[in-house]
Amino acid sequence: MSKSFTSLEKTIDILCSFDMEHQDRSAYEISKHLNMPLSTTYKYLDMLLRKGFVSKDPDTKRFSLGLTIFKMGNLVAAKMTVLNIAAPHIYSLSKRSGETVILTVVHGWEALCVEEIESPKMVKLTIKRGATIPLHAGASQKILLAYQDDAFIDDMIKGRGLAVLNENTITDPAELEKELKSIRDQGYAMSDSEVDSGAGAVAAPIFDHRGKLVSGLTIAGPRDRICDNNRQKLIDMVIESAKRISSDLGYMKGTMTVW
Amino acid sequence: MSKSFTSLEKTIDILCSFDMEHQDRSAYEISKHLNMPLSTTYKYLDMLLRKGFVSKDPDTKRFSLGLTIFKMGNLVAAKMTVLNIAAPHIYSLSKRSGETVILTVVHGWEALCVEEIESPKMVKLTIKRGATIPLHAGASQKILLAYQDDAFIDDMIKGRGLAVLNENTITDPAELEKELKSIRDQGYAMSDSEVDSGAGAVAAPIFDHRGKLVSGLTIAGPRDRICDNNRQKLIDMVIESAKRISSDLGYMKGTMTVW
DNA sequence: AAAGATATTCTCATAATATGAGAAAAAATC
DNA sequence: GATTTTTTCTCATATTATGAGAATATCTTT
Repeated sequence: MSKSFTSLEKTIDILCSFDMEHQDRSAYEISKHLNMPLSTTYKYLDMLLRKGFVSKDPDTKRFSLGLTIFKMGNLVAAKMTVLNIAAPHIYSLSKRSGETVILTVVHGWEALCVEEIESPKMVKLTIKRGATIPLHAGASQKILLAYQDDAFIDDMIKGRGLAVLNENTITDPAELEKELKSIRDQGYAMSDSEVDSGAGAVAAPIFDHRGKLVSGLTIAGPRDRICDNNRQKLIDMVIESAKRISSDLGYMKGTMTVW
Repeated sequence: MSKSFTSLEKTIDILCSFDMEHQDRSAYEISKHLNMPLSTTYKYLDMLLRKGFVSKDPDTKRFSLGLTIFKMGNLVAAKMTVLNIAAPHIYSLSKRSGETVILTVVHGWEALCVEEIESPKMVKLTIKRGATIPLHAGASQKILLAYQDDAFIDDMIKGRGLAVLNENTITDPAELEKELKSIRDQGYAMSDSEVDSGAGAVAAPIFDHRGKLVSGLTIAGPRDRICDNNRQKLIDMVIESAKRISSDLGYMKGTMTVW
């Protein structure tokens, strides 16, 4: 088995070496991080720079992701059906619940936040568009995992394990399996301090016209406001909104259709 | 001069072949568009697919840009200083003016919209984050061009020309030069149906701590509401907001500083 | 079901190009 | 002016990308 597409892979490695924690890096830093010869690293960076895939701060000489990627990212957003269709529903859910509302999709073995509307309250949960979280913890993540193939779930557990993210993170595969089954049975997911201490959330699934899960809709906030006797009301709300979005996406099951 | 980085260039070509008009493409289409052998095209697409740089619709078998790019795009947005600093000012300007407010930056030979807040009115100008427009037409574009090096402007005119985008587009280099000088003298730009018929706009420049132009701030809308006797008020507003943002970015000139 | 169209994968010999060490220049910093 | 850091350049060689075409799979239509 010979290597293939090494240069493409290197390019991708360079681009992927930028993340929330490393928003900019020097050429030297990248070269060390990927242990790639410095001269080679420069060649790649040059090319990427010319194409706008990375940019370079003239003061610090450090590189970061470029405007071409910003532009393309917006193109992805523009094309993302669920995002556009969900937008008005999310907005209304945010108003009615008064809490932060989050829309997530599966990306690799993680949940990716594709949209969020922050609660207007002073104490609230905040998450950024583009943030990613492992799929095994938190309502907005578990709701996505619950509707994946068994093979997917097995691979994920084998490949990445069930890391402890917080006090209540589920780390036992059997327990997770049970939890996911219960989510499917109920049609919604809940969490309490699984990712962040003091955070609570309720989430419901969004399906497309083929009945395939495309997204998770979540109401999240401080656990006191989510996990108290108010919870059932929030659950009803998030389920209803998710159903409407599914219906707008062409999902039929359980929808009153009038011809 | 031998070819270098052909594979990287091909990758970039593939990614760049997606735009607003071609949000998805089939492998065959891409192969024809770039005249690249089909088998080669598939190899690239495979790799890009595996890395999440493109995604593939299981129904139509067509490719589009993927979630990895979405995620990276959001990272660029998170890091973009001017965007974060300008956010509250833009919001307030939108409220006070009642019109659509746009933030643009230079990207290659184009203006790139990095943020926009739509007017709440029914008749309004709309532009999407990530949209690009040539630099020689429209207030939000000319304001950026006015503060570029002469060499940049010359290269652009030579390399790309001054295409007619609408009835009032400036297409004569000498006239453009005069217009840009007048923009610099006045400290703001105006436009009336240069890009879209019936659209008007006023724009002001935003400078960073080194005095370098980083962004253009624009109020845009139907020409009747922008280009009437109300215009001076809008100009004052947009200039004031732009100055505040510049000041927040560390720009000193012309700023009342109280120690 | 069969035929036709379309989409996708595979193989392999060869040409083409990516590679990286190290020297050296350029720029920033002390 | 000295020192550190950043950046560019060269070049011989091994490595890998290449693409035609055949084969297979998948979907569509009759």
